[in-house]
Amino acid sequence: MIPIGEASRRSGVGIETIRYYEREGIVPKPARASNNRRLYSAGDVGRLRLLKKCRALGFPLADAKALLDLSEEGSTDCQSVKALAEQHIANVRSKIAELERLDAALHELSGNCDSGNVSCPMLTRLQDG
Amino acid sequence: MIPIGEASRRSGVGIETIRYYEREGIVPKPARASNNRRLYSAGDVGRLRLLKKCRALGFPLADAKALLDLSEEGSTDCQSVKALAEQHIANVRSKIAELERLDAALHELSGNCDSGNVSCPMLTRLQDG
DNA sequence: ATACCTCCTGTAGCGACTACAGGATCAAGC
DNA sequence: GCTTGATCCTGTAGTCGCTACAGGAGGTAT
Repeated sequence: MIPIGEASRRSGVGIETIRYYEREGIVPKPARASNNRRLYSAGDVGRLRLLKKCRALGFPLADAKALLDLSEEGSTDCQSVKALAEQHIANVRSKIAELERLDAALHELSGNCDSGNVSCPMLTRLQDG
Repeated sequence: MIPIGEASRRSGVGIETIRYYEREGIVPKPARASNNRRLYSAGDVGRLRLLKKCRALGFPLADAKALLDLSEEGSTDCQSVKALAEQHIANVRSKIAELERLDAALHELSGNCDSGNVSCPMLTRLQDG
């Protein structure tokens, strides 16, 4: 059983974030030493590591918790995991599409901007459009 | 001079958002009628419309304010506009790259997920990796 | 008079942390 | 035993850009 700083180092999850996950009920409350300090098991660290990977994949925290819960069941319900993943993939793709739309619009608008212009064509078009 | 609801309709910016912009100093405080209600000029509406377009292009509010301020100057400093736009374009592109990385990783991870699996390969790999 | 609409101020919530403040406890060296 | 510095504790506030109330005042139409 290790203290929170060590759990943070081993999982890559920040100390404040670990306490935040505990407050929010994402991870179970850890054991406490007699001096009231938190004590983490290898399983606790494993949970934090899984959370970290889910977050790095962009899953919202609620989904990350759902995946964590699924991983606790022995059954590891593949259907539910796949559903969460595909929903998330769809979100990611729609964000990409939106950003590409922005990229094109920005490129087009700023294209005529050059030093020496009397009035900025980008601002002019934004004001008039 | 029109009341806030009409300014909201003409600019497409929500009433609460207009008041928020005022609180945050993004737009100047409008005139007030004798009954303390806000009164907006055509210029005020134009500012809101420009803000709306900048936000729709994904500029952070601080940048949108900067663009608004630039548009108020007669000079309309094209260099500054271009700098803001290019910085923002770079941000957008790095977000796209990051999301495409996630998309590929998610696709790869969930690819082996199918009904009938005893243990979910995605979860297994997230736990072990 | 009634009902309804618009407006006012002020505050709290979203997501997912992050950054303190202000204190308690611990480990190591002298 | 004393000091220093690291680590830990709780609790609160800040980030971004809104959005959604609560609770009230004022305006308009019947």
